[in-house]
Amino acid sequence: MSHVKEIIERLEKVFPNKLELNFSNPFQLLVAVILSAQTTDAKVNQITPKLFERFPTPKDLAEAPLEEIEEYIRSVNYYRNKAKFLKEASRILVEKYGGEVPKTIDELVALPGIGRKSASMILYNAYGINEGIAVDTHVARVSQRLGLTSHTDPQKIEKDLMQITPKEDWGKLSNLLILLGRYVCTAKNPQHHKCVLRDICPSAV
DNA sequence: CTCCCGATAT
DNA sequence: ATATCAGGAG
Repeated sequence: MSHVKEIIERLEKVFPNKLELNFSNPFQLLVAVILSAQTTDAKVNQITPKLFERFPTPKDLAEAPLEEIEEYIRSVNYYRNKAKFLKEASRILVEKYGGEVPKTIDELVALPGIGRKSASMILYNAYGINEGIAVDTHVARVSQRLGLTSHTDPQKIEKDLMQITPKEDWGKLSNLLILLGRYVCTAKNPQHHKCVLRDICPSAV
């Protein structure tokens, strides 16, 4: 009854298996993901070019005054918290990981501003590591509508998805469900007519 | 469960 | 003016 494989195959034909966040190395992805909390990827992409240019390395962010970081990210919400997260996370990257982004969920989650969703997202999209499934608001909603879970708690949803999905597809599944949720299976008016899963979706009319 | 907190669409 | 967007920390 686990038609996840079928779901992935169909989604792969219409969506790319990647984030819409712009980044060119693991550190940039980590920064972008911290900024993307409760914020659209499009908004984050508006400010990251100048941010990455001014602060190319963790060392640059770690040494920057909080106020200067805030200037560069002021147009995203929660910018004060996020500025602190960026500076402190960068400091830890420098002091504990030699300026590299760590490759386990536990190490990533220990960084300020990085929760389980962000950690899974970074691991897969920076390194291709499938250690968890990033469950954001899109993945949660779409999974419920598809009948892949009956839970609302992201942790429980992730557990359900992990059990019905081959481990090598965890990151891919998350990326694809996010795009489906963003463009087709929207929160308010789901576009059933343009959904490639409508014939196997319990929620489609 | 409360706080963080701006831009854009309606 | 108000809804929507869409995580993490304390």
